[in-house]
Amino acid sequence: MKRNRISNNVIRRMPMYLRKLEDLLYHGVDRISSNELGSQMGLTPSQIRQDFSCFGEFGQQGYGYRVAELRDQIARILGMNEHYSVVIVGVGNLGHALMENMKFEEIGFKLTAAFDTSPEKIGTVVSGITVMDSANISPWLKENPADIAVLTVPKPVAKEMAGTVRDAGVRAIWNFTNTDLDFDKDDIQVENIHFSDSLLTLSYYLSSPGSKK
Amino acid sequence: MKRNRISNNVIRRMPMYLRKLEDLLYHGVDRISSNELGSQMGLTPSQIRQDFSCFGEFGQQGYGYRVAELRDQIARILGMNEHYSVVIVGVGNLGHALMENMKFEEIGFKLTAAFDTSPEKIGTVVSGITVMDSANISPWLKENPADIAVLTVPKPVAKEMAGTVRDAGVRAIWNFTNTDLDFDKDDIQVENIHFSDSLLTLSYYLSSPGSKK
DNA sequence: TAGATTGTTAATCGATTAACAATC
DNA sequence: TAGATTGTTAATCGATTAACAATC
Repeated sequence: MKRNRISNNVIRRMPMYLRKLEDLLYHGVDRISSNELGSQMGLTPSQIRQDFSCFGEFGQQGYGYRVAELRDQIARILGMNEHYSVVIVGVGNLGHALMENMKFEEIGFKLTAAFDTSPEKIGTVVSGITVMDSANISPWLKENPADIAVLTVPKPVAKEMAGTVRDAGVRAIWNFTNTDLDFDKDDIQVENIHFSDSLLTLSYYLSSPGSKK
Repeated sequence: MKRNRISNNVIRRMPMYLRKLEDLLYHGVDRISSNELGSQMGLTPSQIRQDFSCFGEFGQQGYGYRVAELRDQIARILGMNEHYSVVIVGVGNLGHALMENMKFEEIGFKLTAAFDTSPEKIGTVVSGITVMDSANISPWLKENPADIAVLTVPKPVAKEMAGTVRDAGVRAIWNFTNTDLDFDKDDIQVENIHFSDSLLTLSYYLSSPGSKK
């Protein structure tokens, strides 16, 4: 096992492997070779073996990988056994949709609270969680430490809210605000979902014929 | 100007530049050097100049880049002047949220229709669009060709729906279904928003101290 | 055992960074 | 003009692919 720094590219492939392995498991496949996995995922077998070998030795020479075991290893690597607690900050359309659709439990997270500023939202129950007043977010987080804040507030208040949750001890922000939060990485981890970046990338490939990904 | 194939890495930085330039414009900045832009975005000036030079010569030696002009060039490169038409397929929580929050017009797209299978949704008006029955999607698309389909249907019907819109001539799918649609790139462009991949990536960095991005 | 397939080292390829001549 | 900063070529660095000995 190499104990070098693992590149972001490798990390971002891990959830893809996980998804694929769960799919295989669902279809009753219990062993697979890097060759077969590669051809199903559009990756080279070399890359797959390199990727896994960053974290350990999960296969068996002459046999391949046991799907269930590999799945469990990857789940562990991704921190799914930590059961991180998640709070939603901003229960607008998107925050609401995430609360109802995103099966946090299924991928190993605990949704513990939701906050909004709007009087119409405060006190309502969404997906079993009673929405609290954003004004109380700091004291609440001090009492109930959370690992991850899902930031689904309007853009103008994004940076301010991000600062608030960081100061209250939140360790990571899942950022949907279409703004770059430039925090120090030592301070807090930020993962962005920039919808418009994604749509514009699609638009580029659409407008540049012959430039398929 | 180099006319090589432009790498995906470069393409994905373009929307980031766009966002930054609009921010600068908003703050009244009208010229900027690659040096300053780099330090504000956390990129090297070299990379920025390399990136832009893939598409043309947008700067001025000894002066830098005119923000407004550069913004317009990037917008054009990304296809924002094409005014691609977008249809929503699946008006659940997420589709609904996208219809209401995503300012398609602002980034150069036209939202033209929305489809759902649920009788409670069909006929309702969301963001000025009357939701139609998914059963009629093929004939409708034949009459009203669309460039992009936003796929926000439940996972079990994702592949089927994707096939339907492709067969009806849609050229690109913005895929929110948490499933990989494995179409030939010549056939149709697919851009994925995999929420759980993103959250699990965040989770990885959280659980591996010292592994900041 | 023989065949298959891993884990890992070496080779290649591509992307980022550095350097600098061109020029505004 | 002198200083600044681009666009581009060359150098470096990192990621992917290929090859192969180890071994199940």
